[in-house]
Amino acid sequence: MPRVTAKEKILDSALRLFQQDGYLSTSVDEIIADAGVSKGSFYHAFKSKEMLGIEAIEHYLAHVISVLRDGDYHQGDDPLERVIAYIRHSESKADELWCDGCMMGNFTTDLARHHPSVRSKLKQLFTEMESQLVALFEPMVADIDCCALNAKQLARQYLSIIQGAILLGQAHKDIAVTKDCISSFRQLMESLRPH
Amino acid sequence: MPRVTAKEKILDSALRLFQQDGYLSTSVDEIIADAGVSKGSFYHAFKSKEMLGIEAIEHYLAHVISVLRDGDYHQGDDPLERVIAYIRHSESKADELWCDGCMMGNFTTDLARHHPSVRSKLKQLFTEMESQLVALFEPMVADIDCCALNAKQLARQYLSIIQGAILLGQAHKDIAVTKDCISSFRQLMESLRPH
DNA sequence: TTGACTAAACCGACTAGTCAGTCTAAACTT
DNA sequence: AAGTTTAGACTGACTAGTCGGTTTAGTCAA
Repeated sequence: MPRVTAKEKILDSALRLFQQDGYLSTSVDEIIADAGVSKGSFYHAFKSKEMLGIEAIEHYLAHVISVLRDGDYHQGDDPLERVIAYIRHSESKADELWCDGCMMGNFTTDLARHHPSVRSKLKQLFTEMESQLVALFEPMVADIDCCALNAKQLARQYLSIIQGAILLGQAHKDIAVTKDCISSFRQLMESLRPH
Repeated sequence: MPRVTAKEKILDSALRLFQQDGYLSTSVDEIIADAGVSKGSFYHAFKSKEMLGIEAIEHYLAHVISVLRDGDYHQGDDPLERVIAYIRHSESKADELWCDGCMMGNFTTDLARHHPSVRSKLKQLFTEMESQLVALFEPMVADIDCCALNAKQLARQYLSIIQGAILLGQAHKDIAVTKDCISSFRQLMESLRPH
């Protein structure tokens, strides 16, 4: 068994190419050329391009989550300040994570319609992401009495802002647009500070 | 000249098919079959599929704007109440407009990368949409002193929420998710009411 | 006559997916 | 230790079909 299996090389290339060009615009031939493996290896490692897509999106989200988790916003005592620090951390990682768009959003547009199993996986992963955000917002909502939304609403709102912000950034070809949108939401949270 | 030109029939079919299946998953052959015109007519009326895409997205946005404008939220005296009524109106039109996603967002994901001219058009149309929203939020911001964001930030924030909300709705295959996101933003605005 | 249009053949490039067969390394037998 | 078997990683030519776009020959109404 080689040190790096064909499957690992394929996944590695696929993550990069899917992120760069999207699922529909990336052919299996491109992937195997980039990975330096044969067509046969591909279909030995994956049942279909669709199954590779599902594995890729799982890896992608795991990576995003790990990057977003590696901030120093955990220590703060104040739940609101922790939320603000988390958003600020997301802003600072935007270039690295989303300058070529978000694979979750792109896959939703590319595949949700005609590939039910991928759509189902995307729903699951978005729900997972949402749960993590609920855990972030929950203490804040409990701490602040005048907040208009509950934790679940805030989590979903933030998720949709992130996705919308990335999309607008793509349309403008300017990651600053993405960061501005996220920053505005942070300002909204900051306005909840007691004064 | 026939009463309905081939070009009109093509645009009509393209709008429906692009909205349903996306740009990349809709072939020229499908479009001409649906429109009941020949391939020759297609390339007589449009220089390329890409040019059809650009015309289609212009028509789409014009349609969305006209639907969103046809509300009765214009009369109100209070700028904030006008904003709230506008958002409520958008919510009520969500099924009709966005149950199959938003063509602006889908085109951004499908084409922004590899079709610079389409991307440029999308940027222009998003900017146009943003300007209209600025005009909506401007009086509200002037009226309320404690708002954390200026009109441009609010407009962009709302735009990104709409796009993100539609995307999440697609992933969940549930337009209610889309409406919930928009509704949450409305609640945020409602919390700005003086009390 | 002109311009919108039809019908269908055609093009080369590209698509996802298949298949018979090769190679290697470990397991088993003698 | 030497020879045999076997699993599965891997190969790359191949299939059948689709893609956007072109071309040709001809229709039809104003």
